[in-house]
Amino acid sequence: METITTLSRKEQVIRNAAELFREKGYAASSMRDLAQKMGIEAASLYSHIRSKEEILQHLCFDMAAEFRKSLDEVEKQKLPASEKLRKGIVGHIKVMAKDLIASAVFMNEHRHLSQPYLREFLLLRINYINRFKDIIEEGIQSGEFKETIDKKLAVMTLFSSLNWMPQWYDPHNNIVPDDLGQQLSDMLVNGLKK
Amino acid sequence: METITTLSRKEQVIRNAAELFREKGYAASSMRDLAQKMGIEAASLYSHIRSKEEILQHLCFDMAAEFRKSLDEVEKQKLPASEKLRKGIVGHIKVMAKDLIASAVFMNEHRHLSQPYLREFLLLRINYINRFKDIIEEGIQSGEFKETIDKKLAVMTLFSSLNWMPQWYDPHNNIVPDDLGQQLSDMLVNGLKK
DNA sequence: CCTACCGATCGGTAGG
DNA sequence: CCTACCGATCGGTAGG
Repeated sequence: METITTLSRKEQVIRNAAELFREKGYAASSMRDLAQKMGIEAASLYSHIRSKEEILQHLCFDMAAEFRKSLDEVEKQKLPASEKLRKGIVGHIKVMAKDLIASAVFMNEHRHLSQPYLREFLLLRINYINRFKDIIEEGIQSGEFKETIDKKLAVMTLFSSLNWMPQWYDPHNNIVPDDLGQQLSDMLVNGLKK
Repeated sequence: METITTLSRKEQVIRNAAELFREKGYAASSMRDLAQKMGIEAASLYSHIRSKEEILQHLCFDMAAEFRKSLDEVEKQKLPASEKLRKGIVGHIKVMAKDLIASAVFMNEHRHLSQPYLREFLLLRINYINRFKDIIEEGIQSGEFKETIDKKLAVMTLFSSLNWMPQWYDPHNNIVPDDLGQQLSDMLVNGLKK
């Protein structure tokens, strides 16, 4: 099953830029590299985008919005914390899997955003992380999780594990996002021990 | 307890570069930035180092050597897998804690290494990861860990969690490396559930 | 460690 | 989308 979408020229620029930024990093990617990749002159890019950074802003904030939407869906539901955690994880992985390239850029290149965009981005991120932290907190309150767990460590472990996935997860060769999310939440909730 | 060390001028250059690279990224850091930070002219840097990349090579390979040494120590010991895992984690965190700045650069900037250094670095890294994977495998064989766990996911979760620590771990405000490692391995081995 | 400088490349604009 | 071009900045060298 393939979804055929016609991308606007601007979207094509952003897509090609995402691939380039992931490969070489934002700062090391030049507009001339990008133009060459698309078979046009560097100056022509500016018919579609205002600046190099505008591309990065699109990539970072569009992904952030997707992640937020996914977690919104989960929080609407009345579920035990462990189940909410699982659904939150699966949702996150699904969003990533839809665009692993943009996800990698989101994770690795956001720091090249200038102010006030960087500040805004960081706020979105801390907010997202805190919502996961709240789910863990909820699980402790309800007695589902141990009181002794370090919430910050737990949520950072989860978050870094999710963030790192675009580096190794290949949806074509590996398990499907639902199963991967299930496995990850199983591991975090139940541990490795028999 | 403070350790006072006199750094050679070359080491000072590398130290200042590490701070700069962590803040702005390798590609976005110029030799003029670095020189200014040290109060000298850019051209003067080249009395101490051959090139910008030489600095990055030092940072990446010195850290890699430290990580390897730490894991060597653990593997020498005859211990159950869970204990080996714990000691491996604690060792890794201790190495990072000794130089969080270099650790962050090691993790985020290694991709700007040129060939053949990049290839060599990636080999060292995959080797290191595989040694952790072997410990997990060992735990499955011995019956300590579940047979159903996804080894790749487990080791990637561990590794990304360790790699991400320099972004949030502050040894001055947080728990000591030994306790942090203990908590992380507890969480991975026993899970969040009561 | 400095002055003086190199060729290359950068993001971006003007004008069509 | 192109040609022609801008000023700024890059990593690095020569020679002291």
